[in-house]
Amino acid sequence: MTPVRTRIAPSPTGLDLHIGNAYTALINYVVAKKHKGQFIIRIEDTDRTRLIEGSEQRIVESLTWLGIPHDEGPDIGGPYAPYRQSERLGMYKKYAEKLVENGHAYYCFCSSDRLEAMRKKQEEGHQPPMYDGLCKRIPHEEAIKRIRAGEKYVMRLNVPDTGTTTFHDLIRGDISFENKLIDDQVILKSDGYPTYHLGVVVDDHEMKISHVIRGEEWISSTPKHILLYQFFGWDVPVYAHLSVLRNPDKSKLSKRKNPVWVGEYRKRGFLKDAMLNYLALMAWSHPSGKELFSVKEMMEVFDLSQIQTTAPVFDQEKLRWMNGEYLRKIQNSEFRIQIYEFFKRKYPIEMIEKVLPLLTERMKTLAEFESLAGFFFERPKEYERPLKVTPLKVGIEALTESEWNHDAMEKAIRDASDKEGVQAKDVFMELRVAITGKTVGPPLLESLEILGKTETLERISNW
RNA sequence: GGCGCGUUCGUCUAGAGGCCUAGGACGGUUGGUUCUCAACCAACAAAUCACCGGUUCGAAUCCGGUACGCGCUACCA
Repeated sequence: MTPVRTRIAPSPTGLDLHIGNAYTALINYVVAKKHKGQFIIRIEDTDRTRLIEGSEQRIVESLTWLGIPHDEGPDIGGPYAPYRQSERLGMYKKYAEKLVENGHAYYCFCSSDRLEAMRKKQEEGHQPPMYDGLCKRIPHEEAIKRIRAGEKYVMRLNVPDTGTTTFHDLIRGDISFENKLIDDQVILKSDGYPTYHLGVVVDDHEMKISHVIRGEEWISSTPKHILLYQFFGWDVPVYAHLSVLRNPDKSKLSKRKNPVWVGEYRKRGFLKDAMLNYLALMAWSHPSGKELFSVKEMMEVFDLSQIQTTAPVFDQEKLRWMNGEYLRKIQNSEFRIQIYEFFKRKYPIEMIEKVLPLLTERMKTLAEFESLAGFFFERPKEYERPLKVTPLKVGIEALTESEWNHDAMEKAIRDASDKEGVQAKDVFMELRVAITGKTVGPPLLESLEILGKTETLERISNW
C-alpha cells in the first residue's frame, strides 16, 4: 500500500492562518496520522501581487500553536524541498514545456486588453466567458520566434473540446464535467510563475501526495487538474472536497462578518484544544455521539467518507461553551500559568492562584478573567450602578465587627440584617457593588477572605 | 447567464427503506439550588426531514423534477 501523505497548501496572502485553513489542516493531519503517514505544509506563493509580509511565518506559527505538527514544510525542510513554490519555478516551466511538446498546452500572446474585450463581448452575447483559442492556431515555430524576440507570453492548457472529465470524490462520489465547458486555463503566467492549477498538480505529484483534501471551492477546477495528470501520465491522487465553513448568513466565512484568523481566537482567550474539538464537529460527528473529545480520540474513529456534505455555519456561541468546558477540565496549576501568560504577566501568579478556584466555572475564555477578577488587583474606578446606602451601612458595620472568615462574616451580616430589618441579599449585593464595582462576580465572602479585612474596609470606609 | 455542489429543530448534527408519534448537543424558556453571576439538576418549546411527483406493503432514507442557498466562472488561490 502506498503511504498516506497529505498536505495543506496555504497562500501567504492573509494576516494569519484562516480558520478554514485550520479546519482543512486538522482533517489532513488526522487522515495522515491515522494511517501513520506524513502531513506536509507547502506554501503556494505564486501570486506575487497579493503576498503579505510575515504571513507564512504566522501561518506556521498558528498551526504549531494549534498542535498540528507537520513532518515537512518550508521551515523544517524535508525530502522534497523546497516547500515554497516560488523556489520551485524551474520545475513548473520544464513541465509546462513538456506539455507544449505533446500538444497539451500552447503559448498565448494575447494582451489583457484583448482578453477583457473578448469576455465583454461573450457576456453580451450570453456566451460562457472562455478563451477563444486564438493563439492555439499559431504555429509552434512562429511562437518560438516571437518568444525569442522577447514578446511576453503565457502558457495555456489545451483542453479537448469533446468528451467529459470525471473524478471520484471520497465525500461526494463521482463528479463529471463536459470538456467543452472547461476553459483553456493559463498554467504559466508571463512572470514565469505557475498558476495554482499547474503548481498543485506538479507539486502534489513530486511530493507524492496521496490524498488531496481541500475546500469545496476547488471542485470546479478539479477537472483541469485531472486533465493535467492525464497529460503527464501520472496517477491521480484520492480527492476529498470538504465543505466550506460559513458565516451565520450562509456566505463563505469571511473576515467582514466573523473573526477568521486563528491568532484572533487565541487573543480572545480560546484554548487550542477547544478550537480543534469544535472544528472537528464541523460536518462530522463522533460515532459515539460524544461532543467532547481530543484529536487523538478523533483519529481512532475518523473516516473521511463519513463527512457531511452540507456546509456548516461556524457558531461562536457553541465554541464559547466548548471553551468553557475545556477551561474547567484543565488542572489549576496549568490554568494559572495560562492566565499568567495570557495577560503577559500583568498579574502576580500567587494572587491568580488564590483567586482562580472562584472563577473556573464562571469563565468561558481566558480573557474573561480580567472582567471577573480585576477587582482583586485594583480598586473599582466606577460603580455599575448607584448604591443603596441603608443596606450597605448594615453590611459595613457587620464586617467591621466581624472576624475575617467566611462563616463569621456570613453570620454577622445575616444577624445584622435581621436586627435592622433589611434583606440579607440586599446587604450582600450592596457590599458587592461597593467593593467590586459590579453586580456580578465570584462569591462575595470567599472573595473578601482573599482580599483581606484591611483592604475591604478601606474600599467601603467612605460610605 | 453557464457549470458544479448542497438542502433534517435558530445553529452543529444522529439517521444508510420498517427500531422515527425524528434522537443528541449549543442556544432559548421555566423551575430547583443560591449573597449576584456562573456551574449543577429537572423540565419545556423548537424540524409537516425544502417542495412536488414517482418506486415500494412501507421513504427523512431510493429515483426524477422544481425552488432556494452556496461555490466556481482571472496571467487569485
